[in-house]
Amino acid sequence: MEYDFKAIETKWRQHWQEQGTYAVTEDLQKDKYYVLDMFPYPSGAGLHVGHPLGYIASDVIARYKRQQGYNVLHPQGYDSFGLPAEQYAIQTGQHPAITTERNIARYRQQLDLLGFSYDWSREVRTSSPEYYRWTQWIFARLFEHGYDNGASKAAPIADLVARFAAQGNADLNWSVGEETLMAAGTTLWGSDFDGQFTASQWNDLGDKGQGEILMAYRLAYLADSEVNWCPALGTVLANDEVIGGRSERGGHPVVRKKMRQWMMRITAYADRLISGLEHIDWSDSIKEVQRNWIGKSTGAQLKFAVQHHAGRTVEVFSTRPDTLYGANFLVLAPEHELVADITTPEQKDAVAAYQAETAARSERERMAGDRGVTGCFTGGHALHPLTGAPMPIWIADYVLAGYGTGAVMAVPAGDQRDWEFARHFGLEIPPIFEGHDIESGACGDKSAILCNSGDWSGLSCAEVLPKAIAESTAAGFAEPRVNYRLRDAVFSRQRYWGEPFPICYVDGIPQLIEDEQVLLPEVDAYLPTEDGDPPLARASQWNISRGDRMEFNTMPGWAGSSWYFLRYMDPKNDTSLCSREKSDYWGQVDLYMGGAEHGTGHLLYSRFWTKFLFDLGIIGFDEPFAKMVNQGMILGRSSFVYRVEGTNTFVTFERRKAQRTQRLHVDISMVRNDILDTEAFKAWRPEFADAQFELNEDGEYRCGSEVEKMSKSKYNVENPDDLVERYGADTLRCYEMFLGPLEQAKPWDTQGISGVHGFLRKLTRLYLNAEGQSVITDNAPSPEAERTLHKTIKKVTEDLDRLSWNTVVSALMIGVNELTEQGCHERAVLQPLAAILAPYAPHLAEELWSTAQGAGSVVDAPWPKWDGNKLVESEVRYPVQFNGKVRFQFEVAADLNPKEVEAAVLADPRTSAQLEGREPRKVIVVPGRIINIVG
RNA sequence: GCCCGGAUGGUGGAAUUGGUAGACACGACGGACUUAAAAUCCGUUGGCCCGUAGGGCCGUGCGGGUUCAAGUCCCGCUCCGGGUACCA
Repeated sequence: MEYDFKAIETKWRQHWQEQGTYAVTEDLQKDKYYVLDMFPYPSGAGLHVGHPLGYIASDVIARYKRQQGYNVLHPQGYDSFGLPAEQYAIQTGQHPAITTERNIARYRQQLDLLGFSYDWSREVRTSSPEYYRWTQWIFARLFEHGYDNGASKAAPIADLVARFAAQGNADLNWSVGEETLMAAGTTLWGSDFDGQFTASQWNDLGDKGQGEILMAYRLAYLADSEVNWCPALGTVLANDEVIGGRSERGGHPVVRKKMRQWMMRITAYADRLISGLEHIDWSDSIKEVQRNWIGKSTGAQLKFAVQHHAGRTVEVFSTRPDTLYGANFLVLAPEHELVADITTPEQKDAVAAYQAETAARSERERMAGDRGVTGCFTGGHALHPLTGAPMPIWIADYVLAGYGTGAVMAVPAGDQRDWEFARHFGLEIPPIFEGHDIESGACGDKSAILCNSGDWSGLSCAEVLPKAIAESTAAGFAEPRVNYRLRDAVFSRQRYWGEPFPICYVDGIPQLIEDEQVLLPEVDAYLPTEDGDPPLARASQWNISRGDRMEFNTMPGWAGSSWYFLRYMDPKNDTSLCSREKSDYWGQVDLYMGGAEHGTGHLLYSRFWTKFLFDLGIIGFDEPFAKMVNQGMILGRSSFVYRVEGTNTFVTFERRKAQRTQRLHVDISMVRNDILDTEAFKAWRPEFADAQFELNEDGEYRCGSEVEKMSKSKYNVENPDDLVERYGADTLRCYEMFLGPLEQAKPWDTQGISGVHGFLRKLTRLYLNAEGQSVITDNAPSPEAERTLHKTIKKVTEDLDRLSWNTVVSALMIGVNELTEQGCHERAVLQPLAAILAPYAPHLAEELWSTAQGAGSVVDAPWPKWDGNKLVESEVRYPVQFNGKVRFQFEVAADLNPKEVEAAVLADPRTSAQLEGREPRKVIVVPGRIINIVG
């Protein structure tokens, strides 16, 4: 056998492992290149063919860069804290660490089969204490820092303490949790607290009071907030873990609930998270997702005095204060705190009924929204700040409590929702746009000219907007405001299998524990206590137990994954998370490969933590991933059988419509070229043991098929292990790349793999005969073979540089086809050929490299350079077009200039035959490409 | 609704700055080898038309446009996939 892939792959895998081929160290003499895969959560199901797609693509680049002389960091690890292992633990009592360990072993086994160039000595696991020690450390720094908006960076809480002692919080420009501050302030100093406190007020507080005030400034803080509570999972979830009112994992219902939780003040970084997108090379769609998620909008916060309630105001946020003259009512969120105070006795019952109705409608229903217009008048009025006109105050559920101030000024002429609301309740719609028909709907056009708007009449909205903000601010009822949709992230999970917080409570105030690591304690069950405390409350034996009690929550899944790319640089360091020296050398990830589904979670949080660590000077860059590529999903091809209803008879695809049939998924392992192995099907499940079949004319049972998501339940999962067994890892690697553009979703079709396998075999025959002996010669290669080689090197190099993985395989196939035809067996061609094959088929390339007596390992074989001179041909063949249609091919010496080519082609008899006596009006010669004769 | 992708043979796809559309594979069909099958090898393979060589017409979701030349650029649609939403 000339291509014994099993022997070859086993041999070289072992060789690489013994030689430590893939271990890398910092080498200041060389330029670095950092290629990273999003590390996997090791699930119990193992890998299917979709998972390695990105790993193969990044491995190709890692190997290519290494051959180009870069010092390549290409690590892998495991995001090993997470819910599935814990759910399994709840069901079976098996410790999640054991399940996780087993799953990791299985992953590793599967990954090893594929010949990746990972430096496994740098492996990290987020669940190992040596790793999460540093996750805890970062949390502690976030707890000890706040955000100084003036300096646009994180700053120590200790600085704040000194400042408060000296001058209170006057003129402080730090990010602050206003609700937390107001709640603490009013408790400590009474209900007239306005957000400002003096040095003496501060100094009179005890530790407890000061601790409560400081919570409003910390980047990691405790707060009572509305959170997404998922009863089925028994935990809170971050916004990005909730999709359409249900949990991302498991699809369980999620409700809003007020709870005291650890939070992350990611909102402090909102602006930098947006502006940072400009400097990173990510897909536009992911950047857009992040921009939308952060949702920056610029405008003004306006105060409306409430009629008959002296001193009380409603604050609204508006991006369009230029339309202020068109505002004729206010709408508050039903939960707005002012509602109770302003509702008149006559409206009390109606308002209470509406609030109850809104609360009863779950979050999900509100989102799914058959969005009928609903609302209720409170009976109260605000006063228009410019005209003094009374404006009725309504409540309605289209105003969200969580966004802005939870209140809007309604401008029915300028906002479609306000317009619909006004229409529905018969409210007036004051016209403020010249020439706009108010019956047709609202006008959102910023170039519209205002009318009925005092001094602003006659000007365009765009012109008035800055004026409106400035004048309203000067008049004292407004101030410029930038608002974000982004909310602070909940950082607590009421679960067991996560990082324990390095926190204990003394007198209800959280204290950091840093002199010794807090380890995840053992518990007797992975369930909440009878009192509803999280599982950690069951722990009787903590390695450290201090204060009144320990923190019972654990950190969310994204904690460990927010900084793991740094740990790979210095995985064993036990004095810091990563030495500055090493992070300065390896720097940003140059190529990050992973799914696009993490756009609002992992990819945002890791950017946030990176910026924080940058602020602290721990690292020297503030974006983690300089370039990212998102691989598309691989879809499965499902097969179906058709059972006649109420029987155990199965009809072949062609005859399925003759009777009433039921379509059932059938395991694709029993189907080949759509033909079912009926015996295997009978043996599949007991209920099919006595199945009858109605076959087609060829006496076969043909299955139906459909392309859909690859999943166990659809029996369409293709397992990489089986394919490696049948064709070898090199074939699988090439084939996954050959399927099509990496970013696109594409169906998996195993039938095509034989073509790629055949290519590798054909390639092998250039080097070895049927007996496995070398047929390589030291003769000088033919000019044709050299041209083929250099053409292929050029194409492969250029395609890899533009990350066009799929076309590289085609280019190699073309090269091998040509060399086979040419009967090429020369070392001078076959050595470089093995070198450019190496990123795709490393095992075979290593074997052939050694056959061709290449020096050392092909892994370090210098990347060949193409020689332009070898590509030059003496003749050029031009397609000749007449009026845009190709009529014949024209061979001409390559060194002619366009004028000479034109003269030559016009002299050709075929030209006069085409022209039939007409004079050519114009002749276009594109050198080396095409000739077009118009006439 | 909004945002982002996409649509090319029976299938996956190629065509990088506008320059021979369908490379490279799969599948299908025909042939060689074989008692037979598998494997392997060779040939044909976008559609239509005349045909002996060879040649003609049509063709990249649809309708327009720009250009000597359009899968590629512009305008207007259709369909499919993904994301997202009372965000003021």
